[in-house]
This record gives sequence, structure tokens and C-alpha cells, in this order.
Amino acid sequence: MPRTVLVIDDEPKIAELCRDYLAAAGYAVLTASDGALGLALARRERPDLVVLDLMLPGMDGLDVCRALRRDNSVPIIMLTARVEESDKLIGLELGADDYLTKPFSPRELVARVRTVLRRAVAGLATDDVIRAGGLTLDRARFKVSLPGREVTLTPTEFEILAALVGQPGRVFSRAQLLTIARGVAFESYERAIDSHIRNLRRKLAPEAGDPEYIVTVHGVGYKLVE
Amino acid sequence: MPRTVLVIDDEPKIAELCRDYLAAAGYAVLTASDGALGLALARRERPDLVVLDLMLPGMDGLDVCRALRRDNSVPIIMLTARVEESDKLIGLELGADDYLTKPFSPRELVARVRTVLRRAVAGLATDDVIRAGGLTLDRARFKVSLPGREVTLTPTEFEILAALVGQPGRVFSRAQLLTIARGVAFESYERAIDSHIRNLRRKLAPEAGDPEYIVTVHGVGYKLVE
DNA sequence: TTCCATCTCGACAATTTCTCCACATTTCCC
DNA sequence: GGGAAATGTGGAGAAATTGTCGAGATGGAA
Repeated sequence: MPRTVLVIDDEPKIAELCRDYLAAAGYAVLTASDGALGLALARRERPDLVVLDLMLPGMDGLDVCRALRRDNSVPIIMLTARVEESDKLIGLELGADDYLTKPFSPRELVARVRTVLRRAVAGLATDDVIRAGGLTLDRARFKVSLPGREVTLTPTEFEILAALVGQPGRVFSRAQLLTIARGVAFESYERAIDSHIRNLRRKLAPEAGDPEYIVTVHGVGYKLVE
Repeated sequence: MPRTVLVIDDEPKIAELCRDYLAAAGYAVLTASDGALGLALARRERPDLVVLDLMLPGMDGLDVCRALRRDNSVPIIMLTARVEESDKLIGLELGADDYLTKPFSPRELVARVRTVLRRAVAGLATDDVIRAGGLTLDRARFKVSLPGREVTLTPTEFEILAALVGQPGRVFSRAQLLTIARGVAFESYERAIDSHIRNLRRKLAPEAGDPEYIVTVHGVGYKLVE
């Protein structure tokens, strides 16, 4: 059961960026372009977390925050524009679980969402360790282990492998993997993925004859062995 | 187990500001809008520290301070409206552990609270030690021992190392370490962490060739060796 | 006050990681 | 098998990240 994240932001670009990234990270994402709409959505859909822009037209982000807090204890991550030394803004903060100042890296957003959700649902399933096909990825330790040894990956390699291991057998296109690794905002050479796949294969199976973990699906993309 | 701070202030804005900041810093916060209420709360909830406004309606802050002192030795931080020498002196004579003059920066408040609490707790916690990877951290004395010697750390260095040692192998991002070190989840120059890490490394391994305790995880953060 | 310890932050160098190209090889489809 | 398209591979910059030093800022103590 994927966790649901509600993004409330009036800037379409930001909202879209958040949505794509969080979706790529495996979350169900709802978006709202203003506070009232967001609040209504939150009440109806009961998201597991809310990403909330501080600056909103009409109903202010703080009002939304307050209202959300009245309803229940949904975790909130606030987005703030980097304006002044935060003291004044921060003085207003009531009960957000974490803060991000714009511009923020989408990767950072996903990391924060993960952290806050883990904290919020401590005791429930932790999505920190994923296992498949003899591979074990531990996000907290940033390590992957396979029978008999452990391998160190770069951030991009780790994200790609995490996506593959998360859904064994599912085929990911290069575009999808690029989005997962680098973000939608980047339009770049899709075949950069090939290099990462190559490096991953070399790290996962250093000797010829070792098991293949990553399978090429000609004309489509890559997948983890089933 | 979070430490509890009781804020006694009749100005809602100030009280709210304190509550939000201290909550963000990981403290459980109680607030009271006048002296009598605050005193009652203190007796019932036994907070670890009291933040007390000198100017209160009805029962004066000094009276509250006196009364608190009669009950037990809870640490007290006084808030004063103006820089009146006499106020400071009186407050300190009465046994306040520290004082702040308005307007104060919330960040400063958090810093003072942490300092006073640390001082207050230092005498109590004797078995508050963490061990891992050959390191032994003594929170009461702010020292870390490693094979053959003992090193004194600054408060920030200690908090960072304590986090790392508490979960060996787990990777902490700079943002996480910043939050741990400063007690607040506010954006700041993340790379200040690098400097602390550098200083820690120098203290832990003064000679070239000494064992490395703190490992860089490129693109992610830092961790303790496993 | 002045001194001292600590922390922050900028600048630049050192290092790691990523992207992209050129070309070799494989796969697919006829 | 032949040809076209897709993928594998190596390596050279480009880009991003981290190491390092040191100058202010700040707060606490003498």
C-alpha cells in the first residue's frame, strides 16, 4: 500500500516537480493549487504527509497548517522561500515537522519525505530495506549486499538499483530511470543510463560467470531478474 | 525520553514563539499564561527546566522563581523586558540559572536552554555512555575516549559524534547532522558540518595513519566505520 | 572592557561522480 | 545472412561534491 503525499503549491512547476519525484519514489501523489482546495483534499483523502508551500494565494500556508493540525496530526513539510534570515519566518512555524527553503533539490525533498514518514509511522513497515533476487538494499546505511559480500555504490547507481529491486521484473525505460536518478527537469542524454548500468553490472558481478542481476530488454529498457 | 520545558509568559506571541522553537528542538513544551498556573503546572508535571518571564500579571515572576526554588532545584531561565542591571542581579540572586532580555532571538533561547539543561544534567547522569567502534562517549563529561587516550570535544562536535556513534554504519546527511547539532531543523549553511567533521577527525586521529573513525559517503553524508 | 573558545561561512583545491561521444558488438526483423 | 537499430564499452572532459584553510561573528569568562 503506497503512502499518499499531498502537495499544496500554487506554482505549477514546483508542484509538478514534486509530484514527479515523489511518484518516482513510489508515493501516491495528490496536488492542490491553493490552500482551501488542499485542505478539502486533505480531509477527503487523508494523506500520510502534506508538503505545504508557505506562500499561497488566498488562504495562507500558515492558516492551512493550523487547520490541518486541528483536524489530525498529519506530518507536514513546509516549503519557504529563502528571503531573510529565517528568524522571523521561523517564529511563525507552528508544528511543521520539517522545512525546506527554495530552491531545494527534489532529491532532498524525497529524502525529507522519507525521513518524516518513517518518524511518523515508527514501528510500522520501514521502507528502509528492500530485498529481491539475492540483493539487499539498505537505504539508511546506503549499502547493497549480495551473497558473500557488500558493494559500495554512487548515489545515482543506488537510486537506479533501488528502483529495479523495488519492483523485480518490471521493465524501466531509460527515461524513467533518468527521472529517478536525476529528475524530470533535466533533459539529457538517455544513454547516460547505459553507463550507470554498466558500472552497476561490473560492481555486482565482477567475475565473468557471476550471476546477472540486471537484464536488458531490447528496445524497452532494463529490469531486475525475476 | 524528551526533556520537558515549561514556559511561563503572559504574552501569547512570546509563549507561542518559545513553544514552537523548543518543540522544533525536540523538547516537550508546556506553557502557562500566569504565575499561579505556571507554579501549579510545575508541581504537577515536574519539568526539567522553566523559562520564566519576570513581568507577570498577578503573581510576579520573582515570586514564582522563589516558590519554584522552595520546591526543588529545577533550572530556571528568566526573560526580562529591559536591560536593567537590578533585574539581572535580582534574578540571579534568586537562583535563576540564566537570563535573556527581550527582544531575544529564538535561536538564542534554544541555545541557552540546551546549555543550562546540559549543565544541570551533567551532575546526574553518570552511566550515560555510548560505545562503538572503539570509541566511548561520556556525555556527562563531554569527552570521548579511544584506545590509549582521551579527547575533549566542543558541544557541537560531541553531538555530531554522539549521533554517529549511536548508530554505527548509518549514514547521516548534513541536514540531519545540522539539526542534531543545533537542535533546530532550520536551513543554514550545511557545509558548516564539514568543518566540524574535519575538526573531529583531527582530534580522533591526530597522526597520519591512525584509524579512521568517520567515513565520508560521497553525495550522501557521513557515517561511523562499521 | 578584553580575551578565549567556538561556530559559521566563503574561497579555492582536490577528489569523485556524471555525462557524453566514438566506435565495437549484439539483437531484431526481413 | 544482411542491414538497421539498439546496446555494450572505454575514456575524456564536465559537473558536482568534498577537503581544507582562514577570516569574521558570536557568546561566555576573566
